[in-house]
Amino acid sequence: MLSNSSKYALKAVLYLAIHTSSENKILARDLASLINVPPAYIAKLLQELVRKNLAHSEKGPHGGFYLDELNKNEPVINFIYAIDGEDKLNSCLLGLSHCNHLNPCPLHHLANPMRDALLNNLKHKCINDLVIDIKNGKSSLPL
Amino acid sequence: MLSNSSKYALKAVLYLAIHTSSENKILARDLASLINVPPAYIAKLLQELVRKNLAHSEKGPHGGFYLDELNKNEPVINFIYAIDGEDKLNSCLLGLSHCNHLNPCPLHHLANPMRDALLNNLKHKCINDLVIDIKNGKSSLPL
DNA sequence: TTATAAAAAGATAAAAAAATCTTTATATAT
DNA sequence: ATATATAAAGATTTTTTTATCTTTTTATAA
Ligand code: FES
Ligand code: FES
Repeated sequence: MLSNSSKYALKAVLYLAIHTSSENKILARDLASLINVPPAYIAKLLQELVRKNLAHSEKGPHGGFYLDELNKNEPVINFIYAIDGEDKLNSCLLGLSHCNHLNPCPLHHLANPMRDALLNNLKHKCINDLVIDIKNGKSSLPL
Repeated sequence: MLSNSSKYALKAVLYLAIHTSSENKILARDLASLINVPPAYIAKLLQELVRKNLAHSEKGPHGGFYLDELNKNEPVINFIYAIDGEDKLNSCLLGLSHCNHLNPCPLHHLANPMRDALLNNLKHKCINDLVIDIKNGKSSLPL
């Protein structure tokens, strides 16, 4: 469903949303050990997010990664799309070139309503919405 | 969501369900070209299904692969589990070791209802149910 | 029997995804 | 200016998934 890369990226982003701001950055290697992801790997993923304006970074002493308020209000799906591409979640389960109700594969009716509902949630929930749940104890960030 | 292997296997199984029986088998290589999957690859996948009693085969002249009535009434999910394993569809989206409502990750509430609904469909629909849709023109098997 | 047709099993190769290592660029502080 | 800390970029390695090739087993038929 989600690649390893997306999982790592989301864990990192949630951590950043809770613990960082432009005045309070975190080093890739520190974040890595806190969320239990290989340091070089998370650095790469964050660089990709920064390139796509979904996170921020600063080089040099006292540099590091952080999210600004805009980033925290990005829909969750944008982070997934940034890392996995749009096709991963939208393509036909059986490999039909175009997934739509005009030419549905045998699994379409079975699966598409749920996928649509899921995509809808991912489009309408932003990182901050997830953070609120975490802060309320309704969910917890994987180590 | 589904691996390439599962996609191929499901395409093959649906084809077998429509066109084969113990009296009317098909060669791996013929099936392969009909559903557009590499011949050696589909052979491997079918062998796995046969080993797990989800399909049948016979060696030698006039041999080949086919589904019996029991196979055709097998829930769709069993074919996916046979090829991808159970974890692929059941594990936590963010990599928590156990996905459940007692210790939910930040995506759990967002995604789990849809996953449960999907799994439920896959558990309650059998191959024959999908075949009925195909025969009624409600869906079509990817080439 | 012998030849042949087919799946089964096992070994190998190619491609993609995951992970790491090395070098470069940039900002800060001394 | 210089040294240092850090992200960025790029190259490389490892692992997993996808795909193919080769050999063995089994069934059929002449
Ligand atoms: S056409 Fe296959 S999932 Fe939509
Ligand atoms: S705990 Fe993460 S999806 Fe259920």
